[in-house]
Amino acid sequence: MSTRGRGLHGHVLDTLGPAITAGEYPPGSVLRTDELAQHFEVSRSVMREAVRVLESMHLVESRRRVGVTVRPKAEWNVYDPQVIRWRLAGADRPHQLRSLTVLRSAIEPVAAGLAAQHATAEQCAELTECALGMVANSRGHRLGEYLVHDVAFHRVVLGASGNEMFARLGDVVAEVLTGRTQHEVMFEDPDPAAVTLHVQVAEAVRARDAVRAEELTRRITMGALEELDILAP
Amino acid sequence: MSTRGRGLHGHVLDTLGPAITAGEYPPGSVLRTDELAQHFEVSRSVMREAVRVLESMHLVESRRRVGVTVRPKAEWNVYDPQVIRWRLAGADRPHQLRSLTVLRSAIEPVAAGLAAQHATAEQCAELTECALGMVANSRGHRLGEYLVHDVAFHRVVLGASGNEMFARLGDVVAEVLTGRTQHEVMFEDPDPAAVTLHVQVAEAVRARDAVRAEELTRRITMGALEELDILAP
DNA sequence: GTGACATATAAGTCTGACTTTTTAGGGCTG
DNA sequence: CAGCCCTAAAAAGTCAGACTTATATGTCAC
Repeated sequence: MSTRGRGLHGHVLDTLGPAITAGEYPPGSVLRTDELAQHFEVSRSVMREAVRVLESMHLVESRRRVGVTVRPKAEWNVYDPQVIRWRLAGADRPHQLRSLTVLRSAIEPVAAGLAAQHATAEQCAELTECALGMVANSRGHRLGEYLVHDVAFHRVVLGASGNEMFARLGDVVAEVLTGRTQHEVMFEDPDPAAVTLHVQVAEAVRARDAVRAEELTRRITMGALEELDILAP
Repeated sequence: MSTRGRGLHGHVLDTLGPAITAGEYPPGSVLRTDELAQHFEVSRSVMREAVRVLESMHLVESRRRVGVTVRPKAEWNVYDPQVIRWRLAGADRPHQLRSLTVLRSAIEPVAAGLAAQHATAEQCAELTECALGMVANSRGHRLGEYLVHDVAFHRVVLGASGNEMFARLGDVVAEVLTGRTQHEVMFEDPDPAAVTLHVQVAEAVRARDAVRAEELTRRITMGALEELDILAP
């Protein structure tokens, strides 16, 4: 999934990207295209394409007579899904997870409010279906199935908001939720209160109750934040 | 500013990027690298680098024996600052402006609340300075100077939130605010109520009153939304 | 110390030849 | 006619080498 066989330059990126985002090359470090090409055993053309991509992510800057310098973290395109994935796979994963969860807590309630106003009948049905799927898998250590419906639920809400900026955060939320289940301690069944809240959000959206949908979703994201505080205080 | 002389491939991007985001090549359109290279009068290497960048933005997909196909709008990396700039410069500028303003209305209040908790003394001072600058230039058609302080104000708030995802939206907010002043009808002096709200936010942050800072900022962004509704209902 | 100038360096560009993957179509067989 | 395989073509992908350009830095004269 992460490594789509998109050629040699993709392979180079899969190694260089994580290395840079992990801080292996501190900001200001200077790399040389030729050396990198040799190290990865690819031609300069391929290496240049990889550098161009890193440059478009604002991870590095390429200047004549100097080389490829690593930019400070504050300038990175941290919304690039690829960058998010690299960072979530790296050392500052906890920090990144917190940033993204705070982002969720700002976005999702507003998105749910908008969804209550703009969701189509089909989207309402999908939402209910997802919520029911969560209920059905909330007991008996069926975490995998539960996760699928949880991710789908939030994706539908973000999509139904009618705002493309919100909709594009579906992947980010998916990464966060998946990460929580796979990497963090998640032995027990999900919090029953959270499951109930999802069902109620689905109801509120169907009932066109924007205020209620927003408030309920706020409780969901607040819960996610508290969960983080417990795991990594 | 937009055209940083970053070589030939940059020039190609400055033409091709806006063309694609403007929908000039509808989703599914197939381009051929060689033809593009001829058209832009650059070598294939340069053209390939440009295509790689567009690919990393999820604007296009390159496949063997097929060509470079334009991806559907829903898959674009709409948070990429470059993509945002291209779209703001294009035909669906109003739609884009609305999406971003809704995004602001979700993010900035939360960011202001966090800023009240985490802002350093220096950031509090900057905030006050910006607010005063806005007051000083709120009358007498000094829109340019007003804008500078307005942009700086929101940038400081987002930065002081301590959340890197929020902080990186500073550029986006700057684009929106700048665009509002430069392109939309903005003959009159800014709304005095808005100016007052900014001053009060600065006070609330300095007083560590998170709830108040959030509520006041919510009013600011609500005002921005209403302003949009008036201009483009 | 300051300025102009020369030099070395690394990115940038171009070209042509070659490889690999994948689609489309033709021809074979049932 | 349907189905299948197999060939051939098309376009991206890769590589190597030569050349250009910008620029940081050191040198020298003043």
